[in-house]
Amino acid sequence: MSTAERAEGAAWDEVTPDAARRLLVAAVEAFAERGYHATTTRDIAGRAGMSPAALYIHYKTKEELLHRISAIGHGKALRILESAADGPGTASERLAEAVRTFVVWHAGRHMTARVVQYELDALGAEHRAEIIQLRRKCDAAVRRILGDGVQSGEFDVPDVSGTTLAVLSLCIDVARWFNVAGRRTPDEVGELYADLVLRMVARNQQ
Amino acid sequence: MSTAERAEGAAWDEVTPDAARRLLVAAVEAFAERGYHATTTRDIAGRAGMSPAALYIHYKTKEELLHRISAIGHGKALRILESAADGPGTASERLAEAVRTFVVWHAGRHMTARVVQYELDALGAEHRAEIIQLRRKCDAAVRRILGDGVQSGEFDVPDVSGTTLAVLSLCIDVARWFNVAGRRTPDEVGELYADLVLRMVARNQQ
DNA sequence: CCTGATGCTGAGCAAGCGCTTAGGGGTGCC
DNA sequence: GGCACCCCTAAGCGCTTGCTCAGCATCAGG
Repeated sequence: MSTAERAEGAAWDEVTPDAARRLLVAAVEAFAERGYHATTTRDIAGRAGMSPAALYIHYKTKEELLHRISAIGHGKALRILESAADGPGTASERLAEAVRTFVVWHAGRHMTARVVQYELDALGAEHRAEIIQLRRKCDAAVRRILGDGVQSGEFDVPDVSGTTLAVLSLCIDVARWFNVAGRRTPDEVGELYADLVLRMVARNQQ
Repeated sequence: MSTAERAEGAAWDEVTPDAARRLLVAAVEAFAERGYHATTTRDIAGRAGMSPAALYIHYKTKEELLHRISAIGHGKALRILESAADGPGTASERLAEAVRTFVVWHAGRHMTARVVQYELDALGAEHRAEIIQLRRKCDAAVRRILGDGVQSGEFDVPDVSGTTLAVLSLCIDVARWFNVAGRRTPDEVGELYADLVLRMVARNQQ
């Protein structure tokens, strides 16, 4: 079991039974490395130490595997953003917390995040529609913080919805470039990004 | 011919002969919509109005098509960033120009940009290494502007390389979310992003 | 010892993949 | 007209894909 597998696999203990979880963890790894369409069901089963047929005992199709990963992953991402948005503190504090924890998740669980954020198009129509609902809620959480900050006078944001888009986009893209072998830890990237985002919305003092 | 095809196809007139260009434009469209691995050579040829075999008269493999797209696209992106970085004006003006034009390209040519930025892993090892060299030069161009601004005292950037990464990441991710049917034009997104980036690096006046 | 449920495998099917090859048909030059 | 040249197609090859299915091992309850 690789380091990445150990670090990211621990998060899936809500998936039972054990064989189903092992398959799901293997799928996350494979989808993240090669992409959904370039991954074969034989590859997933092989990584989980099973025969190709074993996959179909626990999941109806390869697409159902992706959907399960995407739904659980988006659920976690949404919980991170909402608990920051609806938590205590000033708008600045809540925005910094939201960006920090969201970025730490995208960097620390960058395999999961890569699948969650970049393989949406591979989902079937109904599953995709369901996931897009979750995305809208993520957007709403960030927008709420920005709106609060504008109202309280902490922030100067001429275009709230555009800036919401930019903040989320900035955080999400961490999953694409983050490299475990790189110089930065997830916490360091989180700190850097929280600072950059606060600067983006801060009232201009000059 | 779709609107997108007309808008983006016009940029490939350096590719000759005509049949090779039509195939390449069709490939850009297909790769952008479905991804490299989910696109079949039959689909590309079909979009170009040719039989599946016609593709192999102009390109050795499907991967060579991707490489041609990626190389030309990265070349354009690099030229955009370098002409802003090495152009006239203060660091602030050059940074704003770089972000504005880079973002306008990613939004206006978002199909091309999506392939260029998100299908790197589908390239063969040598081709990928060649493209990564171009990426490093993009990174260097932005870093140069930030470095100049810090030296001249225009900018306050504690982590130049981290901020370089963030600025490029922000711009690149436009290709993922930009929607032609959306409310914003490429120019509007470019203006918004140039403003946000200037705020990120501006000296703190409080 | 039998029975039924559960979890898995070996073998393989139909379909679709990237790519090849033999040959046809138009165009320009002599 | 004759010929070479360039594009392109129809057909299909060898292989891999997602997925299926009959059957085997294990174990609990009687």
